[in-house]
Amino acid sequence: MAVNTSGRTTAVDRAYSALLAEIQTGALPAGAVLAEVEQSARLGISRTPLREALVRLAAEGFVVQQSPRVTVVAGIDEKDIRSLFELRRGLEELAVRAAAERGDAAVFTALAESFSAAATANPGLADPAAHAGYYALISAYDAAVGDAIRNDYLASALRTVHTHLVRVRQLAKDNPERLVVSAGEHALIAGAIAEGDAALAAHATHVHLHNALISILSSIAGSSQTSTEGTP
Amino acid sequence: MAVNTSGRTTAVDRAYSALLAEIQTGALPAGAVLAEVEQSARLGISRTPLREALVRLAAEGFVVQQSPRVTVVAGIDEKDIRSLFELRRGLEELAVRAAAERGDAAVFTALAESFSAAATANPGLADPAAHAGYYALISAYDAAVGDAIRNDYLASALRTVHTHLVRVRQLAKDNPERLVVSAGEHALIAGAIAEGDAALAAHATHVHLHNALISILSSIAGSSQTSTEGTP
DNA sequence: GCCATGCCTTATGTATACACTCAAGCACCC
DNA sequence: GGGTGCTTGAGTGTATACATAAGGCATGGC
Repeated sequence: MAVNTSGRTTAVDRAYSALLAEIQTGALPAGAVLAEVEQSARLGISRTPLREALVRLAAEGFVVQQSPRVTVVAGIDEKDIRSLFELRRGLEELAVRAAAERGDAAVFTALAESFSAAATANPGLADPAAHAGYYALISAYDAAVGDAIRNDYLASALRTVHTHLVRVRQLAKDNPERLVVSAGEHALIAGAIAEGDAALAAHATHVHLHNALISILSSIAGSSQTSTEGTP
Repeated sequence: MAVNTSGRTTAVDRAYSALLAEIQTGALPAGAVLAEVEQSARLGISRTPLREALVRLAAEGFVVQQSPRVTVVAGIDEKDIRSLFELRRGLEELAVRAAAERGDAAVFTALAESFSAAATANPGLADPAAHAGYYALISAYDAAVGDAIRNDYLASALRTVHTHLVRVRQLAKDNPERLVVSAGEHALIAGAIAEGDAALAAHATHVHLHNALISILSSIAGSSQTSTEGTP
């Protein structure tokens, strides 16, 4: 029984990653039935590793038992998104406070500069080709916070939230204007962390998440499943 | 693949529950090696359900991979306890705020009265026989908060924290004076929720958790593994 | 037409056998 | 004595066969 810590990729890991990616992208939509025989054949493995992957996905909330015989992809409606953002806000405010107290100022100074550059570049985030780079920058920010907080329990809880969040982003429509504004918001947060201002970092995070939620919900209300990129 | 939702108890569930209980009580201490062949024989099941139970325990942070071949019970030292309490504080303050806004005042009024009675009874919590009833009251409070918040993601995160907390309590020494004080603290929190005072509920929770952490840490520093009951 | 009961099929739960890999021990060389 | 390489046994990863139970369908009765 090995959660993968070496370079070797097991069938369990491959199945888990494949199913998670399909759930996040919407290829496996909310309510989709995951039957063992069908899924193991589709993924080219036996039922045993498939079952182990499903146990892990269930523990993380991505799949649920509809009945003793039916496992389905967990739902993600507006209420779920609001609930996820409520938890996200609690955890991220806690995390940026901790990062402001314990983090390496130089790392967050550099991140703040990168976010400022992303917010002011021309054409910058108006060009869809720049979005992948921007999401990589957000991932780098999340990783830096995760390192700075020095709290494995909190880091794990954040990872779960962020993994669910990928799915939410897929539901929302691309919105370049929002991306530009969010880059500015991120620059402010990273700057506050760099200066050790925990209160400013937490409040700026609150503002950022509120704006992100509004943007996502209006995008979803405006269209019933146009999924390209999300709006963080 | 079924997380148990019917009355039937599977071998996976039995193994998961048995191992979790042993980890929580310290019967399986931090660092204990969990070898599949040995554990499946000990629990009287085959390796397949044992592996599934271990996947779930790993996802929840109770066991970790020490190497590709060695699964061990996760550690829980002072740093871990501080980290757990930091996350606990973030989540529980979020939860009591939500409960104050969304909960049924009558439920929390009754809980506040029960906590007050526990704090003032004579001999009450000075008598060890009363402790099980008190912990049942705390479980009832936790369940009421979990129902009141109407946020599955947050409820799930709280459940994980509380499951880890059982283990911490086992490490700490019984402290009847602390129990009496904590009953008063709980009465104040439940009362604030009942009155819809989210800020008071959150701050009282912060005070309560700070006192609980101090009590636990001093208990652990005073003795290196006297495990009877904890001190919430 | 609706409801209850029984039977059969299929999906899940589990045991077991086989394949693969890790790590410990031993032998040899410098 | 220390380092390196090889071998072997044991532990994990997976496939498959068997056991069990859930659910759907058909039939009969009211």
